[in-house]
Amino acid sequence: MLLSATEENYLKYIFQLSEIADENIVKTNDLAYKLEHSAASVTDMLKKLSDKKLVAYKKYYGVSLSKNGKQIAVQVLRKHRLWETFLVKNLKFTWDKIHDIAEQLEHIQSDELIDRMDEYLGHPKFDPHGDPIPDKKGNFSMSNVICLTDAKLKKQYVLANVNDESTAFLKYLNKIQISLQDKIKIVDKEAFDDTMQIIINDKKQITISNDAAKNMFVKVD
Amino acid sequence: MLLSATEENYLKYIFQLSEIADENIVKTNDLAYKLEHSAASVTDMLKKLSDKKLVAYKKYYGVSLSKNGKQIAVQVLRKHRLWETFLVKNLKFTWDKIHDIAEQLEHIQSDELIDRMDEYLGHPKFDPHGDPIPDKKGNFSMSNVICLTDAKLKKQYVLANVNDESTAFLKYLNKIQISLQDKIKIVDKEAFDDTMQIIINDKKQITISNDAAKNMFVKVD
DNA sequence: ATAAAATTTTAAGCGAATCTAAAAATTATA
DNA sequence: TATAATTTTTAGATTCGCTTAAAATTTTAT
Repeated sequence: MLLSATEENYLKYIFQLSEIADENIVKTNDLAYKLEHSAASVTDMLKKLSDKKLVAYKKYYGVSLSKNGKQIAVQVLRKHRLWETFLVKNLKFTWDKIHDIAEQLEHIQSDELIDRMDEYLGHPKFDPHGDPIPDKKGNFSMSNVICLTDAKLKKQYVLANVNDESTAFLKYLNKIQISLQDKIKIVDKEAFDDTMQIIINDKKQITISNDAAKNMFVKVD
Repeated sequence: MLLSATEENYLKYIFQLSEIADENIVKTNDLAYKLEHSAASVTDMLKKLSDKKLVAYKKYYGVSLSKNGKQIAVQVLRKHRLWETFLVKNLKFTWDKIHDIAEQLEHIQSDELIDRMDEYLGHPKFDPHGDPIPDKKGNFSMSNVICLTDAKLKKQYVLANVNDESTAFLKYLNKIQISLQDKIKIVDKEAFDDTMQIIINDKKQITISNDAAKNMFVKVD
């Protein structure tokens, strides 16, 4: 079944939101916000995707991916993340500039292209933002990553993953000079607003707002 | 001005047809045939492109590119040919499989992407089919290439360029084992149907139909 | 020179993907 | 639990890129 870029995007975002929400049900309004479309458009499209058996959609309740829909969503993510890897590793883009380009490249239709690209890149397991790249069969390498907001004090972590959807945030990370794989230890957390003091690579200490921490994901070192 | 992939395609094909036709005017029907759309659709789109000052369109007469339109067409060709080069040189695609993929990739919107790709490939001057790749400013490296049908008997040529739009033809070239840069000498031409006997690399002699010769372009060795 | 043939345009319409405004259903609150 | 607030759906409209059929124009042939 050949899908439009629009349909692929819907599936991708349903997948991503259902990951976050933890329960599998995604609400119309959340999708509308993510896609920057009206809720009415979303309802329309969900009906179409439902007709194609790509999602299970129940009026006024929400939507979840079918087996087939999920498979497609994961393959779109695979393409997105492989392309991002290529852009950074081979074309020397900085990570704050690749998202929009990968959003376009992920919809190129050719299985052979993406397989060869995967081969060319040496079957990478994670993309430049630290997100796992699903393999051809759709399997992810998962690692025990938690949000920095949920990390414990005084414990040694490494930065494993960052939210890639805000260019402003990625620029901020560049500015304060934190990169993936850097060591992070929380030394203090302000009760009032959850601002935290963290030490990077056992050297510099900096202050991070809760809003920033929400976009950073770490695993134990 | 941001154009749709469809509009970009129209400009690209108008450019290519005007190259062939030699006079700059492209006819509605020729475009319709090339694009595999109805003549009516073409008329519609030509009006739109005319409104945007990308073409000069005169009813019942034909269409030609404006300065701006030509510039865009050439940049689309640049992208197409750089991507084809990448697909063959880096991803090891054979030349008969790249056209459809490059047709998609040529519409990715990012100047930085294509500049970096050009750099990454080492500023190639010709693509895998022998077509010149325009530089960032739109300049082609032209070479004195003529169609094999117009080549003289007994004179030494090399294959400089082939028509890349028919997969069947490219497969045929693979089968008879002719590649770009191979030496070609016409030893005989049948007056009745223009079938020719040619010698490849001073070794094998083969028979080529006029239809095949129409898709092959040579320059003097 | 005129009739026939071919080309091109116009007109009307369709499906996809969006929108806005308003109605309906659900959920939260007093 | 009744009502207010929120969310979601429905209804109707628009734009884009395409179609077919009919009308207009140009080209070709007799």
